Amino acid sequence: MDTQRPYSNVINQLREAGLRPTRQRIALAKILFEGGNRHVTAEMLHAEVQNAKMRVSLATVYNTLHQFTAANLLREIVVDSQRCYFDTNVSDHHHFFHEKSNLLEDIPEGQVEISALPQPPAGSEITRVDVVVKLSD
Amino acid sequence: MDTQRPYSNVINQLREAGLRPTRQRIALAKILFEGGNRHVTAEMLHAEVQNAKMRVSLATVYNTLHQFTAANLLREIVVDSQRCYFDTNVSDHHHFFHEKSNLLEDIPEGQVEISALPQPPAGSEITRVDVVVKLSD
DNA sequence: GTGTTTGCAAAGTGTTTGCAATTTA
DNA sequence: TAAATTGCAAACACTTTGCAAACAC
Repeated sequence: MDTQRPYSNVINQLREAGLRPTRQRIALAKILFEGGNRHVTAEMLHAEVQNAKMRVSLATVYNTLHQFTAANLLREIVVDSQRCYFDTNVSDHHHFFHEKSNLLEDIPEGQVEISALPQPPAGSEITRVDVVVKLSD
Repeated sequence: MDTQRPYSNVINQLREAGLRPTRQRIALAKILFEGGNRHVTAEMLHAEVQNAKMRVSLATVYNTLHQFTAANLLREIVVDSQRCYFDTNVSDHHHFFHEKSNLLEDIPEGQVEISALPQPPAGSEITRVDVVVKLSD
């Protein structure tokens, strides 16, 4: 099924990103990158490591999420002005947001098409275009 | 120039929305609705009333912003996972977000066109589509 | 060994809440 | 006067920070 990563070596992935493969980073990276596309908050990820019987402090989860984001292993998504979501899919794509359950979901590639974009105001440059399709459930 | 509201009567606006025109609500509504399209956070609005030498507590600013939103006088916009923005333009439109200055700006009507939208996942319904064009300045 | 990373607990944001005092109608 | 609204201060949720101990190389 998943032929992209016959045996995903999280340690090399971290090394290539210039991050020391510490016990904590390895644990988090495994959860994040060995299970397909994921959308997590710090609290969610922290709960997951705990469940896996590994001890990583919440502060380290926060730090690690930001380091991974800086290293382009994760992308930060803003949908809720109360918590931060991180997406393991760093390619260009958009999102569904389930407003009741606070769950974020990728919109399959190519299903959103933008046929017109505005000129950015003078002196500005477009960094990214984010589309969030909010869902009533 | 602005012929839409020869003399904008904030008091009636509030009454029509089913909100008692209290001193505080009137002060906030004047700031919000008598100056064209505005994008504010609670803190920004609170600072503005203070500057106008009117006393409105921050808690009341928060309450009022939510009441106005519930009454469809404002719309809440999520662009920053740290603060809430409220837009006095409640019609369908999209936004520029200046990432350096944390400023939100309307994209003029019709300048964003979405030519394809995904099917919502089974059991869900699309509530709204938000497009945020992030700017590097 | 040396510099990096971690965990803790404390501090920091932005926001909400409980409740007595005040205001509106 | 009855019901709605306000302001305060305390509580909250989420996130960041300072620093000593632990770890990676």
